Amino acid sequence: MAVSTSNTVLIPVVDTSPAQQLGACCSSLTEAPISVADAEVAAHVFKALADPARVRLLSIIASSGPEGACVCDLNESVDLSQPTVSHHLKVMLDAGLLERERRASWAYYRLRPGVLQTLAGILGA
Amino acid sequence: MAVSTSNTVLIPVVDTSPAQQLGACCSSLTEAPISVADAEVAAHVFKALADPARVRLLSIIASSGPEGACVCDLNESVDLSQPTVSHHLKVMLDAGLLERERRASWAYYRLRPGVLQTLAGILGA
DNA sequence: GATCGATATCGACGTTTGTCAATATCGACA
DNA sequence: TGTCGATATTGACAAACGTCGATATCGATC
Repeated sequence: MAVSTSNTVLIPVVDTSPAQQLGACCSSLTEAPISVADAEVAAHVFKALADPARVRLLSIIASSGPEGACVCDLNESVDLSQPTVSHHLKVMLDAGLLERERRASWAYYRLRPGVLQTLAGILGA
Repeated sequence: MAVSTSNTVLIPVVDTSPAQQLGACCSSLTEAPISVADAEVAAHVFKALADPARVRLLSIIASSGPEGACVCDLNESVDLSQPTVSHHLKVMLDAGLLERERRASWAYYRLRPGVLQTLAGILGA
């Protein structure tokens, strides 16, 4: 939870999301057997991609560049209720795949820089 | 199902596994919004990686090179019952991540050539 | 402060998943 | 052919997941 003092919002500096740990885990799945702990981290990130709606949402967000995509648009891009879309976004946010930014009353989600490259590297490409 | 005649085993030429369809789907998640159908295919493959035991099994198999890894060894590499290991291998086999080969009484699993590269390409690395 | 629109959370539900014990299958070899 | 070891399948169960309606929160603006 973010700590708020006066008009400033403090966000924890350390990111303990799976995708963050991913960078420090294994170099590649194919090079040597991954440890049990690292497998858990990697699986957590893959799990965030293991749903059609999330893959599509991620693709739409990624395609909208560094500006990010507005949730108001995302809600209309997939045939799901607003709470469900919000849930899927949270799953990917918690996994470290996405970043969130509030602009006025709207929420914008964008791809976390470098995360897909890290993931691709672990696949041993 | 494979068709057996005399001592030869015929394996269907067309592979309809998700990982096979993956090659013909999108070029990259980040380039343009993926279609609903393609998202389903991609999610199916990611789902096969969305479990710690499967990630670890895949890594062990991938690390053992083109020879493949014997199930008898895999059973001892993870702390799971033999049926559970068999189940996980089937999930990855059906997803098109793995290939199976029988040698004598043993079964050997190996990485399906190029599948991880295809997956990495879709991530847009 | 009250209202309104946008987004997030909660509670509940049917479905899917991971796991195991028990059992079936399959190949090798006596 | 009968047995044995290796692997796959079945059936069952608890836990996790995707989904939605209802509701809460949060900012902006009146």
